[in-house]
Amino acid sequence: MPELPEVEVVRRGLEKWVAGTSFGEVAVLHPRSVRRHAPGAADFTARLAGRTVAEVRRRGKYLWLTLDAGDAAGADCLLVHLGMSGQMLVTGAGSPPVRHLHARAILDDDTELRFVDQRMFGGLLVADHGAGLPDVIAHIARDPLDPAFDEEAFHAALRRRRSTVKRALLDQSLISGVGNIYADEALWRSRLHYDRPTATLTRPRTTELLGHIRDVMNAALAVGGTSFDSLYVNVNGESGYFDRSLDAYGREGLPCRRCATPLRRRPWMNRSSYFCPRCQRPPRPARSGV
DNA sequence: CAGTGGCCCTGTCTGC
DNA sequence: TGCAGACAGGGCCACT
Repeated sequence: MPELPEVEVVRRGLEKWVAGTSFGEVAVLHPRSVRRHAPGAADFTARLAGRTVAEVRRRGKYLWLTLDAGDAAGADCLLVHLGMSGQMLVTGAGSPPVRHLHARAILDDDTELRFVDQRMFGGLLVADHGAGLPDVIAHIARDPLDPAFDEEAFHAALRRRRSTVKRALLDQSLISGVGNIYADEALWRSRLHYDRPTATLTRPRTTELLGHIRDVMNAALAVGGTSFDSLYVNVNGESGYFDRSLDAYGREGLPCRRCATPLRRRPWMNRSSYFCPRCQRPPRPARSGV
């Protein structure tokens, strides 16, 4: 469940512990973790060995380690997506192996960078990058904490869409970094039902919604992200505390913190939507012929 | 082209 | 006790 705040916590950890170090031996222990690296695992390890990490960047739920120029091969990077349960862990070299350890790299002889992923939705690849963004994620929109996020364009896209608001929030080509948890939290704060048609949102409503998305993400970031179990942790293996502050997600049957009405859970797109039936009224069904 | 739904993956929990 | 099924769900891709 790492969404933007959790990925940002990991990015900061990597920036602190990994930036400036150099890759020694790299090993892929499970080929599925590098499935998006088209040339294969051997090419993946070969392209990292000996390289030095320059910066650690993020867009939405993706993060990447930019690599020094090396030869004249052009700019490239190690691109990471944590999926549902992926972890980037920094340990001492030679630490005992753990379950679901799928890739590891020695850094500067004394440190080990690990990719651990129970559910295997996450993955690693070496990607070329042009204008500040890896080519393979060119379709990922800027995220709401990006100063260059274009609110006007986002609103215009919502108005154009014939879709519903939660679907749109989860569409990473429209706005990135929002997943099921923060979508439900921001919709609850905005008193918006998840099935509200995007075309009905006014400019002030969009502004308000974006404000709530940023607020809830910043609040989560301040306490190290949201963890329900040991699946999401920072690079040192520690959990965040935002789960204690959630107002909607996972609170089926518990009283709404605004109006005390029990919250509901609805199956939605192979996952769940949590909402207050009183504060977040469903949209009126569209009338035909009007 | 925009929008939608299926699928990948494993561990945990619940109900029969 | 054991097994089946639900659930967690981001992103890609095929299909309408």
